[in-house]
Amino acid sequence: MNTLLVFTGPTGVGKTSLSVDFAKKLGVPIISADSRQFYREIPIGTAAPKKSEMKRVKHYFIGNLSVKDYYNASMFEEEVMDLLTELYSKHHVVIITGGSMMYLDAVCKGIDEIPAIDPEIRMTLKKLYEEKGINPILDKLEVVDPIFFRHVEGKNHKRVIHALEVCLTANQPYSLMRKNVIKYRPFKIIKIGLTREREELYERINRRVDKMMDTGFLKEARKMYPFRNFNALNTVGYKELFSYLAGECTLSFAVKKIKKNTRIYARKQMSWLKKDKDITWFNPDDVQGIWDFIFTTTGLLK
RNA sequence: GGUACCAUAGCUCAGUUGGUAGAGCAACGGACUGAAAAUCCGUGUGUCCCCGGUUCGAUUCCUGGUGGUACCA
Repeated sequence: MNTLLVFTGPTGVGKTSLSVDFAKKLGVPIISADSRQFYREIPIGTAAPKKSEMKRVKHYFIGNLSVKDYYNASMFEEEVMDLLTELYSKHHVVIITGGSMMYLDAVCKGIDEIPAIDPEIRMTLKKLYEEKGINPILDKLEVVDPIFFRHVEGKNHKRVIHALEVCLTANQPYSLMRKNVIKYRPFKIIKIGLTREREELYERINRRVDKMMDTGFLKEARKMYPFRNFNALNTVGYKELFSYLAGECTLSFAVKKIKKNTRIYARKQMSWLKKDKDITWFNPDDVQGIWDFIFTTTGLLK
């Protein structure tokens, strides 16, 4: 049976180089599940695979979008499923690697069918929120979808607004569309989680940020400054450098902040991933252990 | 060796006229279904250096240690 080999884990743990090694040895391509490495203008700050790595192994979903493009997890699910059908005609194994939890879940478990949001409704609600705050939106949500209203965190404006825009677009309650059913996938999924001791992970993160700064992160951010309001750039690293570029803080403060926020992001990823009981955890340095696990679970021969 | 000052959270420090303690930084936990590296919610983690004394009660006052810093020898 065809297999999808998932490599996931917190940022900076060493997913990229490990999955390139495994893909090379298995002779299979890599699908990236990193919601920021999609954007071609920002390879440095997102620690995208290097050109040499891309040459060794065929990668998909790296630099395939512009920061100005709109994209979401559902679109990713659809595109990856199509791509997998094609790839499985040539390979029995495909690797998917990344730390964007929702995108990974969209591929592995599927995501509910919800109509594309009417842009006009989105604009109207955005404007309403900016002018009057969250309360009028909550009031409306309570009327159209009392079930979700009870469930949503009232202060989380993104979720509140989204729920209402879905209701208004679909003309039915958002809660009815949230089926939460795990979709059938015509391939075997093996999830490998990569993790390290906290202290070591933090050291790697700090070092990686310094290295980004040495290799032109600031220049990349400066180029992106005019586009800073696009969602793709509402991202750890860019936010802090934009704040420096706007004259709101010093560069060394911004860099410190980037390190800290990256550490927080890594923790957030862990708190999501810990819940996933399908993941088997390894230290990325335990290459032999990972191979053994893959061989015994897939029946592949060395 | 002498004198002075200091010892409180992981770090830097505040504080309690005696009722077991707090700020910044750091750290930690959780939620999560079309913007997700987003967004939101939550947590002080402590032998107040140690042994005694005074006191109803000591982190606080006192004796003696220990460690540190400065100055004098």
